[in-house]
Amino acid sequence: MVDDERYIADLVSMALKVAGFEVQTAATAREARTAVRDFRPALMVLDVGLPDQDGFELVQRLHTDGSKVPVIFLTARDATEEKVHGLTVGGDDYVTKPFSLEELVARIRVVLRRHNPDGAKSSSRLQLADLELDEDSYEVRRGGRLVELTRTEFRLLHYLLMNAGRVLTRAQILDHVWEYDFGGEASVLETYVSYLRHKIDRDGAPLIH
Amino acid sequence: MVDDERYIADLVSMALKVAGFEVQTAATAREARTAVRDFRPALMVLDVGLPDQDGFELVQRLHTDGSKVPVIFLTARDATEEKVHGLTVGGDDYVTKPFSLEELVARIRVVLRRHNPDGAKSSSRLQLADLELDEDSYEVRRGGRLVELTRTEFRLLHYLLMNAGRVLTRAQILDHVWEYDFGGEASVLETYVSYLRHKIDRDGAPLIH
DNA sequence: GCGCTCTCTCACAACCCTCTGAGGAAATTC
DNA sequence: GAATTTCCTCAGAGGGTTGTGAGAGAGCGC
Repeated sequence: MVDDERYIADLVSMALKVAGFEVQTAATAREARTAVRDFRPALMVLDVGLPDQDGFELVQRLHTDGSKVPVIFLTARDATEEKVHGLTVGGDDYVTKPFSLEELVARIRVVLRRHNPDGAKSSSRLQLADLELDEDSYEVRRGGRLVELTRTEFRLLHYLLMNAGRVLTRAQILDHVWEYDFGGEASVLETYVSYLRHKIDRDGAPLIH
Repeated sequence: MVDDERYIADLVSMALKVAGFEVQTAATAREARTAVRDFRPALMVLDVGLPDQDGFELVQRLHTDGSKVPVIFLTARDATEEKVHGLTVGGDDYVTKPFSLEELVARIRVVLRRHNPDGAKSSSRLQLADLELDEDSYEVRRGGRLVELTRTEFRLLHYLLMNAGRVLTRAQILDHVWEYDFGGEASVLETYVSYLRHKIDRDGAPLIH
């Protein structure tokens, strides 16, 4: 996890550790290069705006070094839109700041699946009782019936399903599902839980408690 | 995949891997020759402008070596237009830079089909509901009725069909369907989706979501 | 050289999504 | 049992995204 902003690096690092990954952080391109050499990561999350070197240059440098580590770039909104163009083909991907951790982790999983052919069989579906969620098609079904969800609703349900049977604090949910710099009213959460209940628990035993 | 431009080599290599091929890259004619000998590829994608040797010479050399690997040449626009012309006779093909990955992969499939008679049975048709797309004749039918598509429309529809049932980001589609150095407005995408909807989803249940 | 087709740009309208804030219900505390 | 806090739902404003059409320019065939 490479970012010169301490806050971001720690945030992502923690989230990834909780998600079961082993993480090493670096604040500069220089550090990143030695870390790639010594730590041999399966994937690198890389802020393009590093103090000492452009993120893209770093990747090129790593390539010429012979390293083939896949990368997920962190970019500012708007900016570098065209520079980023082409990345999704290279097996890499990018996420614009500010992102939600839920989204970042999801992207990481996709890229890792793509790079580990043997792990390709690992299902992209989550299931609980008669509720199914497909991470590829973004389709959600309750008892076979298709349920239309908005983006935020989907992220929220996904996070809840990943933590099925576990009690989560309001802060945990906000921190993972909403963008990390979300400054609005925390009551959005209740609103969206309400939306989900309407759509998911309308017919059938309530799954959201 | 032979190209001295690292970026191009990686780009194509990744796209092909995602498409299910096994890929080896080389940056020079010299490397290419040893790779052909050791790796025994079913097809070679070859940039004609290599640093150490002309691409055509390399192919001749390989032929005299006894190798019969089919080739897809990458050439710059305009340049060597007539030199390349005779190539398609030999069962080979060529693609001008900048190309779209969608197109390159399509050409590769055609050449491979032509060279693997037994694999000829491998269908060149994509189908979804009552929508059919033929990769050989470039014909598209909806409910049996022939639909006239332009080149870009066809590439877009082809990419969507290859990923049927999967949600794609705008960036993914742009990266695959448009030329890799496309720097224009990303809104072309919406325009072309609109065109496709007119032609494909006009009569019949909407397939493009 | 002319006309045609195709690709891309641009602008605008419509819509959907997100968030806010209020109000009522339920639960908890005193 | 009353007061207070917490929880839940709803309606609506605002902003952003999406979808469509018109038109300019490039390329191609005749």
